[in-house]
Amino acid sequence: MAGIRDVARLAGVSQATASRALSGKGSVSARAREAVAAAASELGFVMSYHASSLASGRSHNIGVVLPFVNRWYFATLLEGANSALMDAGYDLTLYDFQGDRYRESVLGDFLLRKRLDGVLAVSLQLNAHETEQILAAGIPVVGVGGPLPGIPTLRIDDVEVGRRATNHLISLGHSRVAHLGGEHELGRNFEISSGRRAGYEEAMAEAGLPLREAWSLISDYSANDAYKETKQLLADAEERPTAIFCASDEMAFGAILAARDLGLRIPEELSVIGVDGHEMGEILGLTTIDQFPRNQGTRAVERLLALVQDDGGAAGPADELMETRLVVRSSTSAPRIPAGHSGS
Amino acid sequence: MAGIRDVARLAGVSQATASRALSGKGSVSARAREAVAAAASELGFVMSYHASSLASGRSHNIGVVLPFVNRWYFATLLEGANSALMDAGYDLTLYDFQGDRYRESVLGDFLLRKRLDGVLAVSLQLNAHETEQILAAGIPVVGVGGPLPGIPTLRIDDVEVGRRATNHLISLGHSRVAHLGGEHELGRNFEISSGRRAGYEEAMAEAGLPLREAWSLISDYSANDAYKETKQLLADAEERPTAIFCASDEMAFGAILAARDLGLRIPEELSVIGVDGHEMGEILGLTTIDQFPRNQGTRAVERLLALVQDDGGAAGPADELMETRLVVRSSTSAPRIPAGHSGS
DNA sequence: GCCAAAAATGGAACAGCTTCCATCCAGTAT
DNA sequence: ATACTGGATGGAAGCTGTTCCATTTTTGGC
Repeated sequence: MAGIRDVARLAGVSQATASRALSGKGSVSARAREAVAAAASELGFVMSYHASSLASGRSHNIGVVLPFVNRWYFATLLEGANSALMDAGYDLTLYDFQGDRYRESVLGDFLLRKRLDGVLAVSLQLNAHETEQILAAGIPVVGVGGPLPGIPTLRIDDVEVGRRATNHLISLGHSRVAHLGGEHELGRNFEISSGRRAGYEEAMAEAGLPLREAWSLISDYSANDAYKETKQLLADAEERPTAIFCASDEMAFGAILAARDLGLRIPEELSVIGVDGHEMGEILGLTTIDQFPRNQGTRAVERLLALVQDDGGAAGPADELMETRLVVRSSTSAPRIPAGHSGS
Repeated sequence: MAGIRDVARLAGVSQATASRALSGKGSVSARAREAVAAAASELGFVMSYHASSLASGRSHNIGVVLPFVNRWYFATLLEGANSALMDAGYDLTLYDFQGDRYRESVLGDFLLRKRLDGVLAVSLQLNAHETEQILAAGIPVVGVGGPLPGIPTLRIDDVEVGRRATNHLISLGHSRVAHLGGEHELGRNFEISSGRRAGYEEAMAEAGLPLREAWSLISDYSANDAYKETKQLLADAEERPTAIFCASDEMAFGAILAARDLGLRIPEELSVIGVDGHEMGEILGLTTIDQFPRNQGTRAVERLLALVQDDGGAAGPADELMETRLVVRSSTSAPRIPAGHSGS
């Protein structure tokens, strides 16, 4: 295996110059640069990543920490982050908590091995100790879906999302609106679930509409669980809501399928709105609030790389709000309870 | 930052002994081991990953290469791989081709930077040059969904899967069976698509059933594309098949939704079978051939780590077949064309 | 107790690149 | 011409562990 020494020798320059020529840092004459490039390609030289990292202190490697890689939102955000990192020539080291299964080992062991230039923490709720631990490692961190105290964070306004979704339903004439939200459990993406729920409750209150205990459901964000919850919710025709706001598109899929299986027509007998912007929403006609997760991933990487490269310089806003957009499709409409059903 | 030298000094041993004590390799007395451990924890010592990798040549880092992170099969397999790697104390570096967008940079640049102990290549079709390039890098590779020439591979018997799915439909009494498969494009997971299609064709031929050009569809494996294809397929009532075998569950979802939107009842008017084992299949009642992707991920890592740790020792079978299972739900039944429709 | 074998230990040579610092040199201002 | 400036270059000291090899200490069998 050819080393940079060999390249330098073949190019007739010093090792120092060869290093500068290859990295592009420092000043090198055009002649030397070309000689080095020629020598490197002739020898098939590939720089040792480890040696380079050890000497320079930079690894060109970013860690991405997320709770699930197998949910649409996270996978799509990851894709965006991957793009941005590839384009910048960085490697992406993936840490998938898988719920909470690897939470401890990631936070306790993996992240601290000082091999990363930065960390992207997605939907991560850290306690004080964990935050301290990470910050103590001294590497830049950017969060998505926080806020994480002391860490610059990218997020959408979840309360606003909840309001907007709910208001969409209310403005169509619905008064019996249910909400299917995510888990409350702390340590998870608590803020997100509770934010959307708060927006729902605010919108209902503002419109003077009643909140019913039975219309406020909790699921694990999966379509299957949402299906079960929705089926229960809709079982009693008398107590049935005319619309349901789901905190994610995958949950909305479950809700739609549950309604169909009960023989309810959408949107005539039940309007459904989700959050995310899942592609499959197109073929289900799902009205949703698109949050452009891919975009969140690339933007988060931009922010993070700025921190990494500016070496702790100015950070931009501590809390950056990302755009969302209401996409109206055919799963929402004014309530049109068919004849034969009794209203409220 | 404390280095191993500091630890050694505090523990009153040589650097060499400290290293052995910390890594567990080589023989160290219990006394020394404890002294080193105590010193390390007192100093809050964290080993430098880069220095360690440079000196030892091992990075405890595995690269996972896949064409999409945002499709259920790949995300689930990745989750399995992640588990196995976490448990073994390895990092996972993710390379997502995103179709073919990053194919070249991954294969040409990223993989060759000799920073990985091994590579897991999922659904990767390599040409001769690429294979050579990767093998030349000298790091162990295990493939999933090959076969990749010269590389140990884990896969399911796609031809058999195609036959089994098709025979399930035939045995229910269907004779008008369509197939919705994946792309043919080379460089992609060509073998998989063509294997399942071959199985379909074989089964049809064995049963003496006709293959129709119009019943052999191609999509990009996504639900949305499958939806469109299926809608076209089913448009003409006269030429309509009574059953459709989809090469993935996500495609099957699209097919089911398309059929529903056309007012066709499932399974009475159209039976649908998929491949994968997607959880959402439960609420759609999808009959499928489960291929346990999570399990494929963990098994592939096992194989790879064996190669990595045995340092090129015995490899196990070059081509390992993974298990699949037919899961019958409510999307398939005997054809029961309702009155008013004309048969064949 | 004695000797061979095994275990434990330390010194020092790496692993392969980056970068500080001093030096050299060509171009420019005076 | 002379002094000055800044680019280009090379020498060598890191960066931080790992591991070979030789040496010393233990251990176990008789």
